[in-house]
Amino acid sequence: MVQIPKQQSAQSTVPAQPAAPVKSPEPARPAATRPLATGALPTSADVARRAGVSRATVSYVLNNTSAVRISEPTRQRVHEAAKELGYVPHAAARSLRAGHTRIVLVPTPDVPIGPLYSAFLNELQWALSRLDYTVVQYGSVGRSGDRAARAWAELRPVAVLGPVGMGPDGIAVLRRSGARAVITLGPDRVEGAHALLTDHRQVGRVAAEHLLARGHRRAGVVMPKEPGLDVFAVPRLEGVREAGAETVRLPLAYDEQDAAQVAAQVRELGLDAVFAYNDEYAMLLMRALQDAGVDIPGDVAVMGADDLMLGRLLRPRLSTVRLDLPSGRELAELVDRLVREPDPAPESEPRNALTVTLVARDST
Amino acid sequence: MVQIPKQQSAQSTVPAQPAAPVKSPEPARPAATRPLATGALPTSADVARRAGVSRATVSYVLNNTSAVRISEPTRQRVHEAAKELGYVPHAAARSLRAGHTRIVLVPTPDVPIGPLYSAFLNELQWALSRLDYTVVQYGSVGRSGDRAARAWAELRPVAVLGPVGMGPDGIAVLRRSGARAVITLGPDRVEGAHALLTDHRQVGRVAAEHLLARGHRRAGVVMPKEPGLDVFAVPRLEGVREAGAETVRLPLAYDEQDAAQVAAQVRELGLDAVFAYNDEYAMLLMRALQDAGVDIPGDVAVMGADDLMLGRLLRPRLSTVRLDLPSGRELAELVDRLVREPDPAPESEPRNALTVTLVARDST
DNA sequence: TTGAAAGCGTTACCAA
DNA sequence: TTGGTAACGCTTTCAA
Repeated sequence: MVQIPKQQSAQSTVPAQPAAPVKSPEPARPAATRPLATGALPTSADVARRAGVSRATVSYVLNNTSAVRISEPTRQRVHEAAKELGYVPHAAARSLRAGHTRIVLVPTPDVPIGPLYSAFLNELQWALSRLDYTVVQYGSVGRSGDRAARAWAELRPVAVLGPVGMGPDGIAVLRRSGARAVITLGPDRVEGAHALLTDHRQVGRVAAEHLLARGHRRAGVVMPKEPGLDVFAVPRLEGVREAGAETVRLPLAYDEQDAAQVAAQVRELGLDAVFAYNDEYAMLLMRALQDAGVDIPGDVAVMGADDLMLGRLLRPRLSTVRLDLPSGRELAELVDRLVREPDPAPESEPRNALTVTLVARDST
Repeated sequence: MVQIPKQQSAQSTVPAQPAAPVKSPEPARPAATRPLATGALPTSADVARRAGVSRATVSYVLNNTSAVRISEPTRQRVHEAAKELGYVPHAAARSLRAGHTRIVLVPTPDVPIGPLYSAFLNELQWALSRLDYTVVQYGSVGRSGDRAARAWAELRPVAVLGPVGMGPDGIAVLRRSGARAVITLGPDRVEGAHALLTDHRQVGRVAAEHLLARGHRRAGVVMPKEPGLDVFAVPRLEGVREAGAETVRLPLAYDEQDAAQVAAQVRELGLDAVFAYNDEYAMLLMRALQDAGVDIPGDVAVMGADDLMLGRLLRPRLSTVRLDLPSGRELAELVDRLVREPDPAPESEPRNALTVTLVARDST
């Protein structure tokens, strides 16, 4: 849909089919007099000819428009013709005519993000499909922010979800292009968009308060070396600091070797606690610490976040922070609501979308 | 794109804008004489008027068509006008005219599938975006197989990936709708599609051979209770059987409680090995077995599949079967190749796309 | 070098 | 009840 190949200009749509056996110079309604190209899909005009009615009638019947009443025999003929010909409506033509689409744009994160977010996206897509929207995944691929907005606007989406790093101008372009709902999912709200605030500082704060309550003072904070995760990692770190804990950054790549090094670091620095960004990083580091002879939680307390099943499998069971995003179904319903009746004042409702719960287990 | 709301027929595109101040009855070229609706995006005609040129010239300049040469001053004026007006081309109109799209359809799995597959999909989307395709996620949502094909064909995708449960008729519809590449990713090939065979029996076979080699005879095979996973679980089970192992089905839900029950079952049945579908299920069950006092691998050997990091964190380290799918980048390149030069005889090349490697660690 | 005009497939208005 | 027709926004001959 986005771009057609610009290199090759001359291209015949149906090369197999020679010229029509009917009279060639017939400029009026050529589509209606076109022979049935067996190679390509038929158009509504083909169906009309086959059924012996007009294109309008075909449209009425196939969309069963309630405004007009079509006689039963005619309906039959149209339906038969459509079935015989294997008619499939052309979405682009339809939406061009209609002036709007049912496309919901969902940006693909540039880098793989955790399983929690993947599951969320999956559920969202499923829910949107059920509501008869077409989900289009669109990677920002280099061009970022407002430039991406222009590329997205080409599709004339009816809703756009979670455009990150997009300024008010980008949002404005999307709105002008017909987007009746623009929903951001992130730490701060953007002019013109309906914001679902996800402040990840809460995560760090809750974790740190728990650690402090259990008497730990010097906390290491794991920062994933994997690119793209800073969006979450940095606010979580800030949250830990805001809670009053003394912190040390611990950059950690997601592999065992690096984990062993960081484990050694933890001992050298004399840390008595680690908040590890994530259950996955937490488990990796906890295992490395145990392999190095560190007692958890006796020598060092370890905390994760996300409450993955994983955290319940190792011993000691991992203390963690559970994150509750709105479910995909809920978000899909929000989209649908906004599409039906657009938000008059999007910026007035900076809802907090992220609730955070401490799950204290045995690793702290 | 797919369907416009059918309930409300009367809808004004730009309700805020009253009638044009110019003369109303002007049926010839109304788009060109339309006033600049500030609420909506401008069309190429608006750009043309602003630049004082024809729509054709605008198209030439903006797509910098090499066939025609436009004077530099004109180019400037067009570009300026486009920028000032905030022109964004209309993808639907463009592809309607062009007769084809750059849409690649990627079906959303109906149920959440493992992290391995999620990562694969993510990478694929990224790679396709880089090649300037638009990735559209399409859930089959109820309507299955050939019915889904018709819904998909509405978008006139240039390529369709991994349509599961689709017969030759469905494929044919897609091809007629303009899909130059239809690639199935599954156990058996379908007439008319380019098949990347993923035979998961290999997985079970490799696992079973390993267990047999280590002297285990009576193997339990975990079958996830979560719906939708049978597509993989059943072939894996078959593979185990084909290798000659005596098998017992062990249905298991992905929670600790059910795992404890299955662990008890394993003891009662006197099994000496378990192939657990997946590393995740394997770890869950292994933990439950350990909690029940079973020695791994002394009493019972446990094997997983997928080679997740997870398997290296618990003790004993999990033996597993590594799966190598083609990378997202490779698959994207295959799509691109097939789009450029469609496969003359798709069915002739039933490549095996899944390579499988034993990773023997300490749990067996 | 530029412009006029046809046409892609669809739907909605207005007549008949 | 049905059909003609214009229009959605764009590209691309053909003609000037």
